[in-house]
Amino acid sequence: MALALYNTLSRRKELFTPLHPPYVGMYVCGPTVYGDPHLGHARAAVTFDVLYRYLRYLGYRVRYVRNITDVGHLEGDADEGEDKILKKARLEKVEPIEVAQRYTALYHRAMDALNVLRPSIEPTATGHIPQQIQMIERILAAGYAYVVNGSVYLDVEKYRRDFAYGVLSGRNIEELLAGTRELEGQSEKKNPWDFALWKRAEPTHLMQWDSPWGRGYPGWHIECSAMSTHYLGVPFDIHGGGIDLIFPHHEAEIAQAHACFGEAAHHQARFWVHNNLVTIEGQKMSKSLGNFITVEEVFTGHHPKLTRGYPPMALRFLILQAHYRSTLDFSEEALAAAYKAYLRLISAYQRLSQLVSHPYSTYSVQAWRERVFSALNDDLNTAAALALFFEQIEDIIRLYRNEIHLSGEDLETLRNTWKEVLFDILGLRPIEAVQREKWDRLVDFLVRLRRQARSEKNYMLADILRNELRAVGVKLLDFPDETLWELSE
RNA sequence: GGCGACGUGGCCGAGCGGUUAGGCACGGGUCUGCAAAACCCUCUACGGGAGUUCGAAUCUCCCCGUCGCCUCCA
Repeated sequence: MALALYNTLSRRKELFTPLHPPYVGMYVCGPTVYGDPHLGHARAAVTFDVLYRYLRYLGYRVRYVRNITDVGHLEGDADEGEDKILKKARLEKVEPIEVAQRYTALYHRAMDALNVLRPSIEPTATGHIPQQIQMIERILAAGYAYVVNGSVYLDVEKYRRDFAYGVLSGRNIEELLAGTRELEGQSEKKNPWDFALWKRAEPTHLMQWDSPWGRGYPGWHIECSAMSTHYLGVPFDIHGGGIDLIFPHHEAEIAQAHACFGEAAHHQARFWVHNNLVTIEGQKMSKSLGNFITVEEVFTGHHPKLTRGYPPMALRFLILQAHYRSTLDFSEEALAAAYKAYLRLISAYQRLSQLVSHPYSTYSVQAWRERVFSALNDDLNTAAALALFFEQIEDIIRLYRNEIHLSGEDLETLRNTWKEVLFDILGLRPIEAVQREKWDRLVDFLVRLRRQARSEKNYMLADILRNELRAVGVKLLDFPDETLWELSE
């Protein structure tokens, strides 16, 4: 059993092996912190969280770097447009760093709720200006960039003579040229496909730093190249991000790494892994279409497309139910279905603890466990892995009824697999673990009281108890000889 | 226009030449004081056409449709 990952660079699945076992270096493009974290952020974060967790489970020592972009990305065409963080700062009349800090905090809160582990290192672009400048200097020294009026651009034409450009996205310059909407006379670039490594800042620009080329700020792609290689070396093992970043962002990163480190950069990272997007009714989420949904809105239900709020695990489960390279079409119907499925899964897990072992097993748990891991190994097919758990639920019920049996050892394997895969690897969370014991005893008592009332045909009391229990989220399961209960939400 | 992906039963969603994926919903049943839940059963699909093959949702070709990237974006 070995993990195979789809590598965008080669366009096929490849067996994953780290460059320097047991260490693994993984870099994932994090959010630009100028707005509320949305479903897209959640999907990317959960996707790479699962990869991170699984690599660790497999015994690797993972250094996971995920950046916070707090400067630099422009909106609008080519050279023009406005830094999104600056724009937000102006709108809200606060310092740019206040914008970045606030949305970073919101991002953390949302991802924590989704049980997404924090990366090992979470560097910010503004905190790594020297590293970026140093990289630009090396690129200039190597002759792959030029300076114009205090700005530095990567010379793609020059770069192409020594390296292939467009290997990741499968594009060539001619095609790019055909698709470029050139701004006549406005560009100081030699060629439209050149991109900025450093931009000269106007005096009014709120965020600017000293550099060998004057006051300015870093280009749109350099931060990721600088920070990833700074912390992980060149090349490193895995670079991840959303599929929409393949071009131009990741293509530019590869070019920067080659231009800086030469052929030794080997495309900067050996595995390029990309998660697909979240769509709303078949359309990409965007503010202009008015179908933009934030993570918080899912939790609270405060959105026109939602009739109620859903707990974080419902969203996490929904994301896990699709393969990360497929688009995920979001709707309340799908979310509600995922939530129900998740609750059923957790109930089955809780039932596992009630099973008793037998001298021998009547079926193979090991075979099932291997199928679960081969699903995970097959390019992180979490959807297929989860399906196997639902198939196992039927067996758990039969075990509970003593229709089939498991030896102590196999039962242990079964329990461990559930715990390891569902909670450690997929990062799901069982409902409420805190204060559970006292709560259980209290509920047990009330349930027994209701049973007593029912046996005395005191249905009024029985119904009061049932309604009150339901009001606090306790679901009763009446069986002829006993009453079980579980938390509904 | 270029590059790429996709079209699976009411909805979401695996699938990678030959088993029922799975979930949710619906319907039927068991259970129950009535319920709910749970459990059991049912629903067996693959955009259209042609081809390859003993056999195709899975491969090839054509057509139709959808989406993404080519500008910041997870």
